[in-house]
Amino acid sequence: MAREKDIDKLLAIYQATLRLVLKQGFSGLRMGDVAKEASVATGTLYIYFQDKNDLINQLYLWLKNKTVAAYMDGYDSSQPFMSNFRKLWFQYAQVSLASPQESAFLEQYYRSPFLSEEVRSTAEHLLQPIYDLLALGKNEHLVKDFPTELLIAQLMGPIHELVRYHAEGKFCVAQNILEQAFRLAWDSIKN
Amino acid sequence: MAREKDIDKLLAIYQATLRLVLKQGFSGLRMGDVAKEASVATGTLYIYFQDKNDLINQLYLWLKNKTVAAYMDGYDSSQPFMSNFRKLWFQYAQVSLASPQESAFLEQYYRSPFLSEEVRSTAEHLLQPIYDLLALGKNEHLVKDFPTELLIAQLMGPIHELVRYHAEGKFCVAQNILEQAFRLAWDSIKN
Amino acid sequence: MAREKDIDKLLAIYQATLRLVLKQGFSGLRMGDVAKEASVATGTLYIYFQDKNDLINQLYLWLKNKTVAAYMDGYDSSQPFMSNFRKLWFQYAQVSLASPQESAFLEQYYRSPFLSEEVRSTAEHLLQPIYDLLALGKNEHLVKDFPTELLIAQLMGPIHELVRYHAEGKFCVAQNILEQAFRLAWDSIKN
Amino acid sequence: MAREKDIDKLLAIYQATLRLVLKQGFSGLRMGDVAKEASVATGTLYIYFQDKNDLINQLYLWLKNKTVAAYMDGYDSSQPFMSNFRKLWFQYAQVSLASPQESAFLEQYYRSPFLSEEVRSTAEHLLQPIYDLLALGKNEHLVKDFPTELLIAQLMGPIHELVRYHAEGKFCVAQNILEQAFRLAWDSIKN
DNA sequence: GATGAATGAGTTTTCATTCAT
DNA sequence: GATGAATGAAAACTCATTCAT
Repeated sequence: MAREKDIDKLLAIYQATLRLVLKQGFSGLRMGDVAKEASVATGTLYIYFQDKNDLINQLYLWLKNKTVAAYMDGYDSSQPFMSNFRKLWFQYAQVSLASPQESAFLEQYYRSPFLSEEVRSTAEHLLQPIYDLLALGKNEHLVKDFPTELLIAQLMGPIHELVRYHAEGKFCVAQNILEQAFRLAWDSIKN
Repeated sequence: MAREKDIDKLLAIYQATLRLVLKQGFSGLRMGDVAKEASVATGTLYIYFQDKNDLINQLYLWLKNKTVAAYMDGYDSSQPFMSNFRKLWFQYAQVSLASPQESAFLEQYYRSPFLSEEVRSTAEHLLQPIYDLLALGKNEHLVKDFPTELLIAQLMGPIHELVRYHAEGKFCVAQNILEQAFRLAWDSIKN
Repeated sequence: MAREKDIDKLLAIYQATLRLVLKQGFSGLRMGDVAKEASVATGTLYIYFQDKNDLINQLYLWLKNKTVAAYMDGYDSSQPFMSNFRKLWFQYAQVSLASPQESAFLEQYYRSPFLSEEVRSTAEHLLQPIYDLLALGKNEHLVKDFPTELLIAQLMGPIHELVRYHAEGKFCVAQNILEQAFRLAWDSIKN
Repeated sequence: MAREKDIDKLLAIYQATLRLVLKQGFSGLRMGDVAKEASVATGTLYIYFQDKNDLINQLYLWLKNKTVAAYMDGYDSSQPFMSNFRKLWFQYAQVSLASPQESAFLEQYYRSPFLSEEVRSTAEHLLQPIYDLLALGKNEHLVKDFPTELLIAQLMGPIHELVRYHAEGKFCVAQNILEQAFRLAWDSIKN
């Protein structure tokens, strides 16, 4: 459990952990390495976190909140559907592409056995505005009347896939590609 | 002549490993458990595989080949585009949904640092028929003239996403849902 | 226990073992490696030898006998002391220098915990003619009346030391050096 | 500041290792036994040493330095040749005989494949004063004008041989024997 | 006799966590 | 709070020996 101390140290630990997980995966993550990478002593990690599992869970939440805050930035649910849809789609895509590795971390981690149920459901709640927006679109007959989960899968799946390609260097997703991707997304779900 | 290296034993090891990875993830995988699950001695694993890493790499290839063989079953590239598109899309989706955990394994593993570059590129080659099909569709002006990678991301992304939801129990993908999903997919990329 | 079979195979095993011990030491000696080096199956080793220990013991005896036979070649205890002393000293030195690694093996092995007491005393008996010769020299007042063991140490020690230097490439022992060494040896013990 | 790396612990490990090697040889040396004998945890060994091999190398150096320091004790190269020769010869012999097993260890180990080239050459340098002394003796025509290596082999060989006999219980080297041995040594190399 | 895959006890080594300083 | 040496349970891996073929 984090006590009151040094916020910089905490951030250093998060960032060190993230870097190492991206490089070596979860199973390759060693507390000793985290400490070295964050320039603290091993013991220090146990001042800020209960154990390794807690560290990973807290890291997930920290990163998820950061990411969600980024793509929800400036979002106003009272605006019209189409405007909000565009805004949210682009912000989600751009934020994801801007730090593809962090996105990869969030995706990969979601399925890891490290994840506590509590953290998982906390993360799930953050998607609520997207559910709400699609419900509105269906109500206004702008969007196909298909199950919301199906529509969300249809919208997020391609973005996740593109982010992966981008991260792997398999396919560079520039702004014009993003415009095409949005066209595909909208053609897909529009009524 | 002594006993020959036993193909059944090899399969038993693959299946045991897969079962354990699906249950406990990579980081929980212990060679001792694999041996026990496969009913062989620990040492035997090291006759068939160099080390734990090699085991995981070979397992990936084995499963990938099995999966690809399953969804390519009966595929005939000389058939017309639309017929082949439907067939491939549905087979891919159905095979993935039929064993969602194995699909998740393949996806997750693709990004894991365990994977050797060699195995990765071998796996990549298996997607070639899909690339070819989309190229054909673009040539015949049935499909939007967008980069093939973008189209593939648009097609596979939602399937992967749905498989995840299905595996997590978040959203059950029944046959009628699959039909809707196909409609979304086709609306998305059609010209 | 060696059965009646293939003498060539037996020799191949001895030589393979010797090569490996010289390269990697006793503790690095693995039965699998011996088998590979001798181009036989692991199981075959256990047809010719009871176990690893037995292999090493038999190898020692084989090599010791070969070496002793070589430097005792043509020795005739009825000849006069001085002639026999020269002959034996030079043959011992030359045989040792001719295969310094085998000599190193014999020396090194003598102290190893692998050695059975039986093999050790068998080897010890082979030095008897040297003891006898020195006793004769003392009787004839040609040699200092010091304990025989002391004299033997004085005679063999420098040869062993030189063989080591020679084997290590630290000091090349040519024929003229050998003549000087003999002079030192004789000046040392003569009355 | 946490506990500092503990010099006493290091010594305890060296001594424990030495005790075990002397008892059971290299091949019988197990890290678990070393830990137990030194009253530390297994893991602790790996704080002080990279691995088993490193432990043995460091042990060699530690013991070699200790031994050399012992027989060089009080040595003053500015004293006359004969006085220094006697002093060094007796100190070398007495130190070697005082702990014949450790001497045997050093000799045996020098030829073992465990030894890194670096450690070997470090050890070699420690003999320099002996080389210098013999060079002086030759210059003053007190010693035969033979190659220094040959003279050294002639001097050290018998001591090593005697130490072995002594250690094996084959021949007890008391003070009067040592006097005789010195006489042999000097008769051997004197001009 | 010959083979080499299979065995599993026995090693080495790792690494999360603790705790003396 | 911070440190990092120490711990020791747990894991990966080895290798002498067996035995089915």
